[in-house]
Amino acid sequence: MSHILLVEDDSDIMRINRTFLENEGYTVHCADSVQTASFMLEECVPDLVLLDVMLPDGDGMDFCKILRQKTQAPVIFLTARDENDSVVMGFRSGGDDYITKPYDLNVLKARIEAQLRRNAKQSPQHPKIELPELTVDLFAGTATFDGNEYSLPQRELQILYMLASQIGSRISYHDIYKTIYGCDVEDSKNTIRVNISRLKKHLNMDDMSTYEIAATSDGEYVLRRVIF
Amino acid sequence: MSHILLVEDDSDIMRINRTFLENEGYTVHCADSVQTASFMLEECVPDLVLLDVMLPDGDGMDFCKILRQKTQAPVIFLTARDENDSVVMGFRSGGDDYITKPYDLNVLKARIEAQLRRNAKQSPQHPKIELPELTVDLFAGTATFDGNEYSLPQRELQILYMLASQIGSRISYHDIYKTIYGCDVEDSKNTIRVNISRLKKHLNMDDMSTYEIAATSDGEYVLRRVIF
DNA sequence: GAACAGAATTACGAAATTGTAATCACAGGG
DNA sequence: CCCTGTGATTACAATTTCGTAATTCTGTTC
Repeated sequence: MSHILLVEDDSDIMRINRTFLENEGYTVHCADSVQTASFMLEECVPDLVLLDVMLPDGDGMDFCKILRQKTQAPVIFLTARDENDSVVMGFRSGGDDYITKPYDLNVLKARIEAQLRRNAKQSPQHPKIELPELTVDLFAGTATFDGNEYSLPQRELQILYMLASQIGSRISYHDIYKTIYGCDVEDSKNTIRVNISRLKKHLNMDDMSTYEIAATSDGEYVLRRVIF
Repeated sequence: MSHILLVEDDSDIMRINRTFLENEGYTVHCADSVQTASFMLEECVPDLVLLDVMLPDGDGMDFCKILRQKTQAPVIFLTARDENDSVVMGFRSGGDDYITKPYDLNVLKARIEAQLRRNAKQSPQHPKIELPELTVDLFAGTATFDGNEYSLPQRELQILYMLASQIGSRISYHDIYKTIYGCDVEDSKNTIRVNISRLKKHLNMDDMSTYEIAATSDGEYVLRRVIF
């Protein structure tokens, strides 16, 4: 499932790691120098990088900085040194974990899994407005209203989003138009009015709904919670 | 410009405040009891509420709780009492500020302005992804890419948003399809492929762009920063 | 009640969107 | 050099979107 980029110049260690990780079900890409690793980045897209600190043509930490320009994939440093400043520098250059040789393969496995899990967790949660009986999801282009979900066209969604994000306060035609279209124009009233009308219909808004869109006398709209 | 709801049973104080505030350019709605204030809420939509704590038919704090169900408009309590627990209770019931009588009208003005300013500040800032040379704005339905702004249709925007929010990691056809359509289906590949193709064209993506959308051999896509 | 004004809704048609299917491009293997 | 499979692009058509304009609705004034 996951792709691991292994950067290691000791061929024995590389072979052992590679075999072990492939048996665990990972796809392993190997590189024995900074240069080949950089090259491989163009080809494979790793989910995680195992990176030896000492490499024949440069420092693993430098490579780590290059890597960070391309991906957020977690980096685990592998090293013989166990000095503190090396650890600190590793983390500072963007590393996520640090394992000192010699290490137990099951420890390696556990740390890899931990990093991958962590990365999977901060998965996509779209921005949403959530009010009681009313939610607006800009990513999905949907709104739930009084228990039902509706897929709304862009203009209506934008208006609902504006109203919902400032529930209870008045928003003028001009503000709405300006926010949506970037500029203002003579006949903004009609356009907004029509779209709000469409919005109400789409949401099946009526006297029984928990919210209403009220118009004030001087060209402003308000989304209000109706309380019986 | 702004509408202020003034709830005060002392007719002298009400008149003085009303006149002063109207001279300052506010639209003032008055109520002398909890009941009329509740009723006025249905009619006017205040941007700010000035609320006497002691009212003939109830406690201003109770009204404050009702109010909060309808609007986030700031509430400033007006009171003769200056005991601490009254202040605490006022804030607890949702009040934003507290002025003890007698007060200077210019102090009142300053506090009103402060509250309105505060409310205006937390104004709508849409969720965006911002990377160097690439931004995605779900609200506006637009993306900027290498300096140009493009208005994208929903499907393409959704895909770009997913890719951009996980730049550098592989996302499968299935994941994209499932996230966008909610369910998975047999022929998800083609649909996603076509939309990604359209997306590239819309963004004028070519070899010279700072990002590329690369496809892996096993049905996955990656958004990558191209480094020369 | 007539007349009117402004708001709300509906009608309409041009343009955009988008899933499906057809076509093109291209690499690997015979 | 021809197949063949796969990915990328293009073609197409049904549907949706959406601004404008027409119409209806509603409340107010005379």
